[in-house]
Amino acid sequence: MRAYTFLLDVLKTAVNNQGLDWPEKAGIEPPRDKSHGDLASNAAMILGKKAGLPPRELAERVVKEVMQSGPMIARAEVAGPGFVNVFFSNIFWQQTIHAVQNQGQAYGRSQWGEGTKAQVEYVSANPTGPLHIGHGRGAAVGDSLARILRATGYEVSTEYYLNDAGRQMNLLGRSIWARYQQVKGIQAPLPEDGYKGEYILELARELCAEQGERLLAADEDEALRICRQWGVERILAGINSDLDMFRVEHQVWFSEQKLVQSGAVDKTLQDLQTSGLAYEQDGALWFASTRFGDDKDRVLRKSDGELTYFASDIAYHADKFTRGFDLCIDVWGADHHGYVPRMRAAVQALGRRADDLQVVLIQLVNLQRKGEQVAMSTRSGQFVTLSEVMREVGTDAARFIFLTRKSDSSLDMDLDLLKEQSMDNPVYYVQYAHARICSMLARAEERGVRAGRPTEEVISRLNTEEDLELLKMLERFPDTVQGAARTLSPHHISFYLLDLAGSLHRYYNRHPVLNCGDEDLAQARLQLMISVAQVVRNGLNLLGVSAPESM
RNA sequence: GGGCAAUUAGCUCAGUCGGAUAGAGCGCCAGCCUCCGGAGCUGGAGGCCGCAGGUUCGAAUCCUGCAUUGCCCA
Repeated sequence: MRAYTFLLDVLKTAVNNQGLDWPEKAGIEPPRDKSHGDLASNAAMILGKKAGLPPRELAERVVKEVMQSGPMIARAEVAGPGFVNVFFSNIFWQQTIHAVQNQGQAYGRSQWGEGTKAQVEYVSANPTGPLHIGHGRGAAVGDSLARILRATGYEVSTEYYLNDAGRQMNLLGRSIWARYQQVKGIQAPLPEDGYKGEYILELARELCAEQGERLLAADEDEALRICRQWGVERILAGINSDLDMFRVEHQVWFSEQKLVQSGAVDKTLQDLQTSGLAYEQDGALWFASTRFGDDKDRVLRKSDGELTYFASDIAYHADKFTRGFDLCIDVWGADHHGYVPRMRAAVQALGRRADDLQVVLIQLVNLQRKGEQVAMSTRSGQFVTLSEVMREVGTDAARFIFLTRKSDSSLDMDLDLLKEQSMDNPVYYVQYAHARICSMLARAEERGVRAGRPTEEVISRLNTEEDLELLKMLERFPDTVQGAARTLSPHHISFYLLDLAGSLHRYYNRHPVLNCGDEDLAQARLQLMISVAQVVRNGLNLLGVSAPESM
């Protein structure tokens, strides 16, 4: 049983026996200072006034009850202004071995989000160019979030929203058409806002090789149509293969074009007008987003009749909710943050709570080489693609580094450091912990040492300070996963794993396992190692990072 | 001009329902291989948690103002 829930039961009972109710605001937390116990509660301080007792006096009474709760709790004491500090017994922590090994891959999972249908929409890059490094960060975060939410009981669907209807597509077609003509020796200027990247030229060359002179003979509209369609297909194929290499899979690809063609956008606009949330003014159609806390009302259809992105985005989210999702999580680039209030307004206009949409913002990745900034800009064509980075540093290193920061703070990523496989590269530190244990297990096998069942007698040998440190850390894993789910923060898992790996390396240097000179003790420590390896695997799996047995 | 976010050790960053003496990695200094993987470990120095007020038993955390930086919008 987990420490938190166990203690909560004990404390609730103790408080009730004083004729008081457990206060909702009361906390049970691990104190920063280990000498203050494994868990501490401030309940007595909160209840003091109501009970008409000094907090310390009340705490004394609670402590007396806690002390009599059985063998799992070693002792409890009053401290400071009225904290109740609780120390669990070694027996309690040793049970963690059973929990980890009985549950195996499922250790850390919970039913916390059970009954909630969630959708994670991420990457959703326009098919106008290859994925760059920023998309990679969004991909890592979105994919990891989906894994974490599944692990906490949510029913999760992942989705890529394909902006294949807008003027960007036409621009792509025109850019390729211009390059195509240039390849054929015809003076054709690039469109003013056109895509200038090298990849456009390459696409044009390939198209030439495939089509020869044929496009020059066709009329221009037809040529543009072919360029556009062909370009989108080729770029999408590239995006798909990049995501594949990055170990990211979207269950659903949702086409904006099909959404528009189905009439869903028009219907959404009509619905908004019917309910009085959209109105005509100055020849345009406006959404009254100010009614839901946005700064100003927003245009849905311009006076020239063209629909805005916002209009199809509302229809898209209406479609999401129609499909039965209780919670929609959108992973966006942070440069779209100004878009959040109006989207949340739209969600409310659709009759949902604003919180049914959660937007996770992904800040910039600053690529560096040898400490120097690498310039990135899609328009100028100077940018580093995701596939280049993956080839350089590997998928594991890239994913892990993306998940070692809060997603909404910018990230400096030095490719040269990541390649060095040095200690600056934290993924190796964690993977090494796993490989180290696997190597130890292989050695044990060679020596004919078999890891048996972890009986009570065996695990009762785990009593050193470092044993308990590892056991406590293993016990914390399910809470860590749940916390990551609650705050939509995969980086909590990364930091946990770095902590756990640190404790393992420390343990390894201090306590021989196979060479400890005591068969029973060796068996106990082997069980601990097996459990640590299991949790490292489970944690890395939530990040989509591999756990190699040797490196 | 308005809005959103950020500001924590020399550097890069954790710290999300307010808790006790604020943490990690890198870098720097000093150590640890007869031994299961040294891609490791141990110890040390290093802080006005941007500044100033406020809320309370208690603030890096919540509120207000200011400063600086980044982004978005007109």
